[in-house]
Amino acid sequence: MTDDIARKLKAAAAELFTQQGFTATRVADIVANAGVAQGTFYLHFENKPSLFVALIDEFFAGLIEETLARHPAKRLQTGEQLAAEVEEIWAAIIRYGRKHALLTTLVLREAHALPPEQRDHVNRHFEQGADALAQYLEEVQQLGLVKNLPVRLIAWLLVGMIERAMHYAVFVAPNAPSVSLAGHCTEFELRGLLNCGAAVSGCPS
Amino acid sequence: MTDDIARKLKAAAAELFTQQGFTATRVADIVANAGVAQGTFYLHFENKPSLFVALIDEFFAGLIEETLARHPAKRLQTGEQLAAEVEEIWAAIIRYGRKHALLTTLVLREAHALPPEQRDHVNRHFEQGADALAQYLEEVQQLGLVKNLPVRLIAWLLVGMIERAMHYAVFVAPNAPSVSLAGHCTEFELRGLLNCGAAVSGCPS
Amino acid sequence: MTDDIARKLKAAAAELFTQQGFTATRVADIVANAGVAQGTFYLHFENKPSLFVALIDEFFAGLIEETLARHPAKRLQTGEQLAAEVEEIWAAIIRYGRKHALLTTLVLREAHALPPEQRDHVNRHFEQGADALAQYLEEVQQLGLVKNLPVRLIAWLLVGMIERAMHYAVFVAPNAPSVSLAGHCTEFELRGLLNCGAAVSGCPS
Amino acid sequence: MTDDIARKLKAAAAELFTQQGFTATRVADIVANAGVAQGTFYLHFENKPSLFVALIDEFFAGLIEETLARHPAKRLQTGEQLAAEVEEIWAAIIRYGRKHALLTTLVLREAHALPPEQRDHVNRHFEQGADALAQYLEEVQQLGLVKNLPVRLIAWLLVGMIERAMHYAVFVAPNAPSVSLAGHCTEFELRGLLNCGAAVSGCPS
DNA sequence: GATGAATGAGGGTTCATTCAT
DNA sequence: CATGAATGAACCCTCATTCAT
Repeated sequence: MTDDIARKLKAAAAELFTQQGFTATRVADIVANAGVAQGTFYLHFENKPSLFVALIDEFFAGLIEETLARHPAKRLQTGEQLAAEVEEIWAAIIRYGRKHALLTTLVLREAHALPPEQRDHVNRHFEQGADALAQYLEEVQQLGLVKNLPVRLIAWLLVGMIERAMHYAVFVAPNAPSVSLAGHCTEFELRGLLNCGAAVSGCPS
Repeated sequence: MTDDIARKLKAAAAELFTQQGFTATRVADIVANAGVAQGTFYLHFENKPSLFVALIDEFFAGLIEETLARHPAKRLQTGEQLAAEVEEIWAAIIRYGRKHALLTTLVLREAHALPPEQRDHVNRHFEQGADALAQYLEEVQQLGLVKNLPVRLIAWLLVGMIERAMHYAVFVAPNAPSVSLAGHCTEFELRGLLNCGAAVSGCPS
Repeated sequence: MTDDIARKLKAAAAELFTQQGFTATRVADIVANAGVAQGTFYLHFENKPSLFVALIDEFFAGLIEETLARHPAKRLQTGEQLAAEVEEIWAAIIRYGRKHALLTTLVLREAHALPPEQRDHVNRHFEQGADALAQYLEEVQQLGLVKNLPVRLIAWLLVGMIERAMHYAVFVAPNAPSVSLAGHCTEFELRGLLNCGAAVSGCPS
Repeated sequence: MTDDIARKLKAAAAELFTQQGFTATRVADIVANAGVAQGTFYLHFENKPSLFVALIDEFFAGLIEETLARHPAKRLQTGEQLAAEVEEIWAAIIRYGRKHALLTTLVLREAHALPPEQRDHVNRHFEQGADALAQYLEEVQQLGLVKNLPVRLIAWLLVGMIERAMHYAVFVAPNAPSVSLAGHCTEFELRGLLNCGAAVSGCPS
C-alpha cells in the first residue's frame, strides 16, 4: 500500500518532470497526478529533489545491472570476443534507454535543474560510471585487447558517447533498429572513423 | 559605457551561476556583484534567463569560430591530413574550454536549469553543432577519407565526446597538457580502441 | 471555517480599500488586518482585484434584491401607487447605502481604480442596473403612468441620481432622515423642480 | 516652445489615459507618445498624477465657463424662461462632453484611480459644482420658479444626472442629436416623469 | 497513515523619479 | 532647457513544507 503510493508518486513525477521540467513541476501537480493528498507526499519522500534523486538512482541501478554487470571483461580473449561483447553492451544501453524513455530523459535533460546537493549526487553516478568504464578498459588493456590510451580520459569520452547515443536513440531516431545503432557505435568505438583504404600509416598490414 | 555595464553584469553572472547554479543565483546577487542597481539589470537584459542565454551564445559563437570554422574539410586529401586537422580541432576545443572555464561550466552543467523557452534555445546550439559535424563528416566521407557510418549518429556521438572531453580537460585533469589530450582523442576518434595487434578481422591488410 | 476566512478577508479589505483606496492597499495589509498569512489570501481569492470584485458583486446583488426585485411595476395602476412605490424604492436605496456604507463607498469611489478587466465587470453592473430601470420605465409607460421619454436615457439619468443620492445620504448628510430624503427624491423624480404656481405651459389643467 | 511641450504631453496623456487607464499608462508611454525625453516630463509637471489633475482642471474650467457662467439665474422671471435656460445649459453640457470626449472620459472613468491627494482635488471640483448648482437653485427658488426642495440634495442629484447624461451622450448614444437629449433632460428635470394625465393629486389644475 | 488548509519566506520585475551631461 | 541612463523601493504572487484533524 505504502509502496504503492510511492510508486504512483514516482510515476506521476517522472511524467511531469519529463513534460514540464523539474523546476516547473510543482509538488501539487505530482500529488494531483498521483491521486493523493499534498501532505502524503512528505510521508514518502523527504522533498521534491529527493523524489527526483530516487528516480535517477533507479535509472542508474538498472542501467549498470543490464550492461557492464552482465558483461565482465575477464572472460574475453580475442578482439572478436571483445567486439561481440561491446556490441551487446551498446545494444543493451540503447534498449534500456528506450525502455525507460522517461527516466532517460530525466537523466539527460533535467539532472542539472536540481539544487547543488542533489546535483552532486547525480554527478557521482556519472563518476561511478566513468570509474567502472575505466576499470573495464584497464582489464581489457591488460588482456592486450585495446590500445594503451589513458583509461580515465577514454572512460569519460565513452560516457559522453553513451549519453548522446541514448539521446540519439530516444529523441533523434527513435525508430532506428537498436542492433543497427549498436553496430555502428561499436564500429566507431573500436575501429574509429578512418577509412582503412585511405593512405594512412596507423593500422599497417 | 553601456556595454561596459553589460559586460560587468555578464562577468558577475558567469561567476555566480558557476558557483551557485542558475536557480540559486538571484538577480540581486548579480547586480551587487557588478556594482549596479537592480533596475539597471533590466536596461541591458530582458530577464535573468536571457542573460544566461547571452553567455551561452557567446560560448558557442567562440567555440565554432575557433574550431570547425578554421578547419574546413575541403582541402583535405589524405587520411594523414585529416588526422592532423582533427588533432588541431581537438586541441582548439580543449584550449577553448580551459580558456573560458566559467562559460564551459555553465554550458555543461547549468544549461538544463533554464525555463523551457531558453532551454530550447540552448538545445538548438547543440543541434546546430551536431549538424555542422554531420556535414563535415559527409564531406570527408565523399573524399573517401572516412568510413560509411551514418553521419548524424556519429555526429551526436562526437558531440557527446566533445562535451565530456571538455569536462575532463576542465574538471578532471585540468593540468594534463592539451596537446596530449588532443592526441588521445584523435587516436580514439579516428582509429578506435582496438589494439591492431589483436586478432581481429576488421582492418585487414 | 473556510468561509470564515473569506469573510474576514473581505471585511478587512473593505475597510482598507475604503480608507486608503484600492491601489494603496497592499495584500499584506489585508491579510495582516484579517489575521491570516499572506499565502492564505490566494486560497480564497485569485488576486487582489478579484477580492474587490467579490465585494462589488455582493453590493449589487443586495441592492437589486432590496429594491427593484421587491417592487415590481406590474401591480401598479395609478400614479399615486407608483409614487408610493418609488418612494419606497428610494427609501430602500438610501437605507441600503447607509447600512453598507463601506461597500457603497467602494462602489462609488474605488470602482475605477481597478485594472481594465475587473473595471469592465463593474461597469456591467451599472449597465445591468440601467437596463433594469429602463425595463421598469417601459412597463410603467405602457401602463400610462409616466411620460413618453426615451427610457434608456432616463434610466441612465436615474442611475446618476441614485449614485449621488447615496453619496449624499452617506457622506454629505449622514443624519438626514431617510424617509425625508426619499420623499424629496421621489418628488423630484416624478414631478420635477418646476413650481406649479409658476406661469408655465407644461402641465395644463 | 515650453508651452508647446506641455500641450503635447497633455494631449498624449489624455489619449493614453483614456485608452489604457491612468494606472496602466506609464510616464514612459506618455513621453514616447509626445516625442520628448523621459526627464523632460518633470520639467513641466511635478509628477504623473499632477498631469492628470491639470487635465481635469482644464475640463472643469471649460465646463463651468460654457454652462452656468453663461446662464445666470438673475434675469429669469417666468418658468418658461427658466425652462429655456435649463435646456440651453443641458445642450451646452452635452456639446461640451462630446467636444472634449477624451477629457470627459477621464473625469467620468479615471478620476478614482488617482492617489488620495489628487483624488480629493478632483472631488473638490464636484463639490464646487454641487455648490454652484445649489446656489443657482436657491436663486430660482427665491424667484418663486422652483419648488422648495432642499437645494443641496437636489444639487447632488443634478450632479449625478449630469455625469450620466454626459456618459449617455458620449458612450451610449453618441449620435443622438444634442438638442433632443437636452430637451428630454430638461423635461425630466423640471416636470418629472409622471404623466399628467394619470390620476394624481400632485399637480392639480 | 492520510489529509489538505494554512503557512510565510522569497525573488523577479516594474516604473516613477533623479541627475550628470 | 533637454536628455535618457541609472536608480532602488515597492509589491504581487508562488509554492515547498508543515501540522492539526
